[in-house]
Amino acid sequence: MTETNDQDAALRIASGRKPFVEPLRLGERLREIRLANQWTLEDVSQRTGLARSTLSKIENDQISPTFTAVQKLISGLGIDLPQLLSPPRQQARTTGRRDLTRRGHGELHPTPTYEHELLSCELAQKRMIPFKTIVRARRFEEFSEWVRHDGEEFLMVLEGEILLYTEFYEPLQLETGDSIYFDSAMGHALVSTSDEDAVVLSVCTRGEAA
Amino acid sequence: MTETNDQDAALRIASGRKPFVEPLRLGERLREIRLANQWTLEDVSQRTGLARSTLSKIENDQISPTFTAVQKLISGLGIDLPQLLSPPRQQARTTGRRDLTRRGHGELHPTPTYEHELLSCELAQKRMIPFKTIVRARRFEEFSEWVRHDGEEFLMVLEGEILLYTEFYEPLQLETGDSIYFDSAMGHALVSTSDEDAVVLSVCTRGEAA
DNA sequence: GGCGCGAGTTCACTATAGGAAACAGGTTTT
DNA sequence: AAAACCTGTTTCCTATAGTGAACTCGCGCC
Repeated sequence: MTETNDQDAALRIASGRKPFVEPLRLGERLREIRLANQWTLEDVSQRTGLARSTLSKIENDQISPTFTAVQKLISGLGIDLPQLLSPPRQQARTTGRRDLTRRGHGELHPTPTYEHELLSCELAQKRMIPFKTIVRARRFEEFSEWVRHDGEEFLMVLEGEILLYTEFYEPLQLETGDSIYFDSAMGHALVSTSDEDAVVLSVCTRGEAA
Repeated sequence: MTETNDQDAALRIASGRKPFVEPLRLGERLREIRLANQWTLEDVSQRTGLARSTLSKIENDQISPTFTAVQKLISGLGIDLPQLLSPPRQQARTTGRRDLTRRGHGELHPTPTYEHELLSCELAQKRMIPFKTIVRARRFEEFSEWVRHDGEEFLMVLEGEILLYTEFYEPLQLETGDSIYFDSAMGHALVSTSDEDAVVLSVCTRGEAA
């Protein structure tokens, strides 16, 4: 079948590249996805436009699909490429961590303008940072400068009303239950506009591999 | 064929899965990389083991490379697949996007057990998926199988009370205001235990580049 | 100018991927 | 229990990806 010829290997090694042509059990993975969704080959055929036979061969590693075929797969199955390729390692993680925070039992971090309550701070390695904030600030002038940090932020108003100032937009009035998603590298700041100090829930993404 | 479990479906929809048949200028991208490194076709041929002619045709979109060919490319050039596919390089950062969702104006995705309301679904490329859920389920048996998906999930109870079933732990009672963070690859399922259906806010991480 | 040389492209051929249909178990129908 | 059906595999055949050789163009050189 697909035999990597010796010369290729030699060249690759000589050029100081990793000698591995990672096995990349694509067929295996495809079958996994298919069965997980309880699809038959025919179902997948309908979705992707590839012949039943072709799919069978791909699953059994009898052929190496064309890139266009791979595209049909990912668009037809509604998955993305990393998802199609990554499963083996994802499986290795089998993590089952969890971190409970009872109401009012987060870690408090008061500042002049905000009163933060960090949630789920037991967990060390996580990709999101959730926290509840009581917005003490009442006027934009109370902020010495824009709040900004890498990544993205999601925010929902739990109680009261706020005014969201952002660097590139007009101030936005948010009522209880409203939510917003924004790039947090853009300067931002919150002030309460309700009688009581507003409470908001925020979730920020964590630093990434650029 | 059974539809995928609820949250997966929600995630897929949220991930901007349009019928778009991404043109995916792979050839263009390859040439870009090659020239950036000042490699000739011959150089790349040596590194990858693919014929000069083949590389030429790939760069000019005259053929659609086999998946094995793509593997030779990525291993030979020492790049990874996402890198090869994400030509418009996310380098265009410092963005200032935002996406407001007024209370009750999210995108509804009802299922037998959950009633999802996707928030901030205007934004296409984002790293978190926030949604509000009314938990209709009352008994664990209403779920045909565990809900699970890659990544991590943060969840806060906004109204009512729920019981959180997870694959590796005892069921956990959560009251209004309680929150939890967990690996969502671990099977999980929610049921309401209050008189009224409970409402929870969830934020999931998105698939990442391996 | 002719000549050599190294870049990319094109040609002609072989290897292989993709598709239609036939085949081989199973399961359900009658 | 045969018939009708599904599902996945296998068999051809055609379309196309991959290859080495031939070709083309540009550039420097004496």
